Amino acid sequence: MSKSEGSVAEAAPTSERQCCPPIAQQRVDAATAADLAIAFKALGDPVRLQLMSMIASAPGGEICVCDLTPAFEISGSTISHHLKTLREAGLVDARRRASWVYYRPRPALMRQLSALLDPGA
Amino acid sequence: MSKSEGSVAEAAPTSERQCCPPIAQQRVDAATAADLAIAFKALGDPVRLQLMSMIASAPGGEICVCDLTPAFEISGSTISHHLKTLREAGLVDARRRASWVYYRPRPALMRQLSALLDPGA
DNA sequence: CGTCGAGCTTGACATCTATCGAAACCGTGT
DNA sequence: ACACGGTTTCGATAGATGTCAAGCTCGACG
Repeated sequence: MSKSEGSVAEAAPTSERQCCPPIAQQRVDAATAADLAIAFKALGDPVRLQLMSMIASAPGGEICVCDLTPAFEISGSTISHHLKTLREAGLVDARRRASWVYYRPRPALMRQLSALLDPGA
Repeated sequence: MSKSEGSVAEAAPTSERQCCPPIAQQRVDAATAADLAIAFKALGDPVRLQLMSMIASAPGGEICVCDLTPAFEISGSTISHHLKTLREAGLVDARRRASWVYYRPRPALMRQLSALLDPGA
């Protein structure tokens, strides 16, 4: 299974599901829950949540792995593994430039999750 | 370690952390990430996400466990275990009335998570 | 006071996950 | 062509997690 280019986002879980109303307003069905739980699970690790915040708040909209790795005590391969999880969840996108790989956020899913948790009034 | 009453919310992870700016605007520090990752992890299971949505969208602001359990194929003890996870994450609150236990959402944390993921503009 | 039903807790088990080191991969520069 | 540094993948392992069955607790109601 070779993935040739770096800009492809490994595809969000199933199909791009429509943006759902907040859970405070309407129940999510099982399929949607299974879908979105993948994204929440990806954020459910301290390292990944920090990685996500570093990527999302990166000035210029992107950040190099070489700037992410030294911020943690864990090995580079583990960082890479966490980044893959975020990628597969559809939360970030990776792109190679020269020798370095840059990550950028995917605001669409972030917005969807944010809207989902909005308690409304 | 006995917890005697049902209305206490098992306490949010550490202390009630201040509402943080969106991750798109500022990095979260390790302690905050560890804290909030617990909540995201709690939502990172399809069953729990559905439970959360059923609780958050319950008319009257609360819902009986007896209305939650039959919506799934899994055993009651597993439902109870998932509800405990949501409780310990600070996402829901349980209260016993007569023979039944009712769950209600805790909007504060939901709002915090929602704001955290807001990509802003 | 004894029993019944609704939920919770405990113990056990199979699966998943976070982590590491080693090896492979892929541009760059010599 | 070769070696180098950054990143990912692979294989292995300890620990966490989802699930169930069985036992327990707490009110309600005879």
